[in-house]
Amino acid sequence: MEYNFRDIESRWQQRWRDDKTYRVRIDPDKPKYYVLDMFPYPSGAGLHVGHPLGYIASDIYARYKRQKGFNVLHPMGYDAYGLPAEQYAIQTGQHPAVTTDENIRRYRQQLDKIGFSFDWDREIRTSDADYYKWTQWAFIRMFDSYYCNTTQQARPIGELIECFERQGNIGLDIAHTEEIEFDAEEWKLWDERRRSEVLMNYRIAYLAETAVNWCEKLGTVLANDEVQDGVSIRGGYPVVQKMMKQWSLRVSAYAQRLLDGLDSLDWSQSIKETQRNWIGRSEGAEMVFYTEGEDPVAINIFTTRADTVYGVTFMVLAPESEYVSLVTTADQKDEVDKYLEQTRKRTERERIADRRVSGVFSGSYAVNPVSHCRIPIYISDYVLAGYGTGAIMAVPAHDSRDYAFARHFSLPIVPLVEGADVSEESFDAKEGTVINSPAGTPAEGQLVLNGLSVSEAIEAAKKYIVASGLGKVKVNYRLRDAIFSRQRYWGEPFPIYYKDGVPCTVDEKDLPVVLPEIDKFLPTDTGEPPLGRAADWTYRGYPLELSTMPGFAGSSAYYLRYEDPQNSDALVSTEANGYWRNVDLYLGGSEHATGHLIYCRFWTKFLFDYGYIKDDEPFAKLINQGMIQGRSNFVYRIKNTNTFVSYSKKESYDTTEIHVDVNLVENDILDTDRFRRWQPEFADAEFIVDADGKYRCGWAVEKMSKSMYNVVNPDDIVERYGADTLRLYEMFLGPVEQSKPWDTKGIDGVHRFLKRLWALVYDAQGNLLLDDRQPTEEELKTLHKTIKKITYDIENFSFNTSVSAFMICVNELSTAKCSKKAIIEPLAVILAPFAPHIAEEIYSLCGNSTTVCDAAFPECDERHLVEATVKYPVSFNGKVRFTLDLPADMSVEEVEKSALAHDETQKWLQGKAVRKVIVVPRKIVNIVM
RNA sequence: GCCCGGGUGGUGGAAUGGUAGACACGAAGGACUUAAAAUCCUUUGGCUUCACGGCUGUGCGGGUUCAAGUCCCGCUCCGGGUACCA
Repeated sequence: MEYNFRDIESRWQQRWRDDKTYRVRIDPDKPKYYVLDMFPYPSGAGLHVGHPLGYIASDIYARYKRQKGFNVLHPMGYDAYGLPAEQYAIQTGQHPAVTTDENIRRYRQQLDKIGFSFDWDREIRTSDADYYKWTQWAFIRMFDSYYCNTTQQARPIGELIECFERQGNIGLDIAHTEEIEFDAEEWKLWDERRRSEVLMNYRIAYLAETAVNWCEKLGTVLANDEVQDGVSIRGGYPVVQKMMKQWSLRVSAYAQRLLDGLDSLDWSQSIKETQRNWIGRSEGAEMVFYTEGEDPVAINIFTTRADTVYGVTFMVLAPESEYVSLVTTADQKDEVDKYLEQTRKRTERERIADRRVSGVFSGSYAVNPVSHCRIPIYISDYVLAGYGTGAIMAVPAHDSRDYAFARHFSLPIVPLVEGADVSEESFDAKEGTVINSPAGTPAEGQLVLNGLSVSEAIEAAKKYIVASGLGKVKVNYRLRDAIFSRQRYWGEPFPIYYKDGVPCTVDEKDLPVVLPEIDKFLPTDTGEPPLGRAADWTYRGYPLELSTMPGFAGSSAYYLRYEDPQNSDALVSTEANGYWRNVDLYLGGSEHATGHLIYCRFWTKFLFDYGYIKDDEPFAKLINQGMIQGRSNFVYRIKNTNTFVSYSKKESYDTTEIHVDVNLVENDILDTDRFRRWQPEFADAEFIVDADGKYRCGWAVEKMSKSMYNVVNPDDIVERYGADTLRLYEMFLGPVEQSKPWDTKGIDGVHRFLKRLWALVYDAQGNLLLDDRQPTEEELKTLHKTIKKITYDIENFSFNTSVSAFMICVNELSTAKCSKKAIIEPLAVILAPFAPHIAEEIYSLCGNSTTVCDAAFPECDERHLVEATVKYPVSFNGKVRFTLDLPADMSVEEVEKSALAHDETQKWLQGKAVRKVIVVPRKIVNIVM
């Protein structure tokens, strides 16, 4: 009987739905296991064949764990808020909720066809009010918190207020935005507005002035990639760098914990490294330089190279630095203003793209506090306001950026490392022996560094700076606070209202603050965000916040909500979280390394600090599935004609390479009739073909995208080959973590495998072949070596090699014509995670009435794998010359004796003496001559 | 620039330091068939030989080892991430 995958798959999918096979409940008698996929943003294009790759891998693991006796939580949902639906709404007036709903329906249809073991009763959508209520709730908790650096945790803001009433902020070590100092008396004198402002300096969710790309004409903030050459890409309106009040999350407070936490995570080395770089911890010193003159300005700088203080030949301030106005002299003011105006117009992106040296002299000089040299102060945009103190001491000999600047402005360059040649470029490496620090003795209070290694010198210099009161040792992080406001409609509203301009939180009992309906999805005429159009956007008579939250808001705690999705009293109950805990296995793309995966860890640590959840890391193990690339096909049109020449002959003509839809091509051979029908311009195309009459296309691996005509849709594959074939083939392509091109042509191999398996169950006439006969030792060996391999492979996420192992197994059973239930049934059980439909069918044909999902995954019985003999390769000086069958339990000495006694040995020795014989038991013999 | 990955047949890819190319695709030849599809069998890294066989071969150059695709050093090319972070 033919392998009718359509019938088998639709029948079992129905059965799973009817029986709620994939529903999970808390079961204290079973160990839990939580497998999660990064939930998708439901785009209008639907799923292409690359999307399910990770879902299939995680599904295999989830099903395997279930068969191993775990209670497996394996949910799915949608990251439903997002820009594309809103852009579409602006263009068409179609409400984003409608678009999103449609897209979700399509996603679900596509997912359902692939046979995943998701518990859909737990589905969540970030745009559901029942869900985003808890996003808003978390925001309120963050607003009501500060971060205590001493205990390294979030604490209620109320404690801080009490503290301020007692002692002000003196002596407190709290994460903050600005350095300010006040005592209890001052605090008590301030009015509510001022106190609110001061508290904002400490809240974990806070409102602050932040630099953004502002487009006046469009009335909105733009992302860096929406701006080019100082104008908006859409419309070409001018964009300026502007300080704007934005909500932010104090992620930076958690920098050290986010860094330390990485050590305990089973994530790939590369993604941990990316996060470490992103967090960017650097240890250095902050030091004060004073300007010359009667009223000296104290300029605080940050450096990781305190050892180079004798090589400082100038200073540089960021254009946005508050020191700028303090040090600019009257005669330089015009120059400086011109420069500031120039840089203000440039976006950060442009500053990065355009590395031309630019800058301006402030007119002032400072004094190096260690060497007491007089050095000029410049202003340049190569120094960033947002990092360190926004001011640097420049050491051109040992910093390439300072070097370029010094060269441009002809400033002196003083090398401090022995042998460093700085005539062409700076010597940035932290190695070598220090020279050129002045003579003197430490006893005279002099910093002496000569003769030390650079790393010793850094330590010595830091010690000196602290001891002599010139500055302090400081750790800086590159990680910045996350800007949390968007002037957009399709996102979570903030649970914030403004009472006489003072931001206050909505009462928790009044959550959720539901996204209001508006007439147009555009900013208001007065330039306010779209929510400004809502009819009654107030709370207790006060105006509500008009921004909405960004994309990462809804994805930062979603994994917790799956544990208890219907709970209306809490994000997740203590009971549910106590059982399900954090995610054991998380699958998703590595592109989220510095976004979602940082924010989610931050959010988790925050909730953990308050004891809402039991783990301070969200994802214990992370696997990044590779990207599935497209494999594009090309045809070659002879220029100025409508004649196309086959790939092999294209060199003889002057041709243009044109993308052709891969669905018109099979094994690189073009279906010329369908090609003519594909687009009107090709209707009368002529072809110069190969000798066999076929038109062969060229090909290339590119990103899978519509414009390259290389998108392959999973529905089409399922329709043609079935879901089990799709699942197996996606795994068979290669290692999950690796990126690889999709080429449908290889799919026949795995489809044939399933047909061969099916042929063991039914013969061509439709007779059931399964029987109850005793299996032979050979058959048992085939089965058990497969069990062993599959178990090992699943646990190591090596699914491509599992598929090969299944093929080998079925090939062997086919040769043996084995249709014995004693073999086929356990084979169906271990195949179930990969190809659940056919596995269910075969398992049921073996006489079972329960689902194969609950069939225990069989253990390998090593007794069946014992070999009586071993085929020893015998090599001479490492080159294998012949093989020798010997008893497996033969001693090393006897193996050696047998090898030396063999006829062939004499031939290969060619009269040379045997110097040594290496015998690796059960592996190899190597004779050294 | 820096940080990660990675270079193995025509293609996707296998290989705890122990017979490189498993398993597939494709290709070539054959069987079955009126024919096609489907299925099955054989061959398939390169060079060489009538053949047995031999030589060579995992990006390049060195090294360690009885033995290297695998470990070490230096280079090179490709892919990804990140970037005036002082």
